[in-house]
Amino acid sequence: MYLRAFSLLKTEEQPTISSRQLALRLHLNPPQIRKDLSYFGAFGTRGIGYPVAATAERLRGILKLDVPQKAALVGAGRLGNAIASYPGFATFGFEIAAIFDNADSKIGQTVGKIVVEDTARIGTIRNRGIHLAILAVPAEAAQAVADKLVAAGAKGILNLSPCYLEVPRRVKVVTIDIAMELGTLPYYM
Amino acid sequence: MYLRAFSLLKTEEQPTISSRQLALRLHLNPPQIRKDLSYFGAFGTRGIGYPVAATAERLRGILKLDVPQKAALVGAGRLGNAIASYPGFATFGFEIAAIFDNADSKIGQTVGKIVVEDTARIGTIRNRGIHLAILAVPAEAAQAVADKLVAAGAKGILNLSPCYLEVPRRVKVVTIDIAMELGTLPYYM
DNA sequence: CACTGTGAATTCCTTCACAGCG
DNA sequence: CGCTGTGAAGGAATTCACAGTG
Repeated sequence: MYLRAFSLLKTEEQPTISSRQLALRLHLNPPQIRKDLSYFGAFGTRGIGYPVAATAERLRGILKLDVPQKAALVGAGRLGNAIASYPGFATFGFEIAAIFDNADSKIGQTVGKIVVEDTARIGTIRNRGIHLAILAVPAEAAQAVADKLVAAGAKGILNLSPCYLEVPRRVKVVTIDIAMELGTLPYYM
Repeated sequence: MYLRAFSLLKTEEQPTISSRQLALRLHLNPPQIRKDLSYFGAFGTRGIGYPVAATAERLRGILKLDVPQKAALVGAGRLGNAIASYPGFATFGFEIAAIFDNADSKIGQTVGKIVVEDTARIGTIRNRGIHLAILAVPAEAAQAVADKLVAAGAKGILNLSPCYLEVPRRVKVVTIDIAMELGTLPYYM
């Protein structure tokens, strides 16, 4: 979240920002920001604030986003297509390096500039420097695909289906369920 | 999250579930589940566990999801199309009741069974019983659309663009940034 | 007997207040 | 003088341990 904020500030060409200014934008309070950043060392200059460009770079390094990260996208349906064309990944240094699908009608087609491959070829990601995967397949297929990805050496999976994936401890999974997030809203209304 | 879990268990026709069994599936620990559910009253039967169907219905009531909720989708691009066709909303009782876009090429076209309307018509949601909106527009346009939605009486907004929306306190916003979630993974790898 | 519901203990996170520095 | 960095205080969430119940 902080990396995204500092990246955006960089494009606005603001050289520094104080914890108070940043707190207003992120809807946090200033001590929270100072405490969070201080966990990873001293970022700011007393009397001035945080240098935008330098802080962005340091956060990138901490998050291991300073080297471009390749990700595989599994599922070339409507959601997969939307993700493949999403410009926001660049902010975090991600590149969709491969797209897989199991439908004959999709395999061989191009999405953006990438040729869709058969899911049977997921095993090839190990030798292609891909350790991250985005799962955009129906919930029923998610676990089977996750198993293939784990076997192929994936270390991180972003799961976009509403189900819990069973993976070895060494693999990190983040699940996003859009319907569930929407489901939190009526309670507050 | 609990509602999703209990809804899924219902389709598996399991009549009851204990906090221990549920903890294994959700990767939580049993006291956490008991404490969470107890905040809203007694759900379970001692010696047995939680009745699946009844608990799902009670959670639905608490979350105000027992009456069907209409949502407006703004943005009929690739992401909007993916969302319009996503089957997961039914679990939470949501129905996409209107779709808006500002591109002439999209207006009048149908997505699923819904005719895309001009964003200029967002004001009509007030009289159509729509209080929820899903924002699937580019980040640059998000704030302007949010303003229109708020003016039209929207009470909850699910924002899928990587930006902070300024809205009155009475409006609840949930933001999902897929790229940011992906950005958390390399740190753990 | 198995499991829930819940006060108490613990741990974690947030906020405060101010020393210290550019 | 303004703002960071940080120990200390305060508050919130989690976990424990067990009484209570079908």
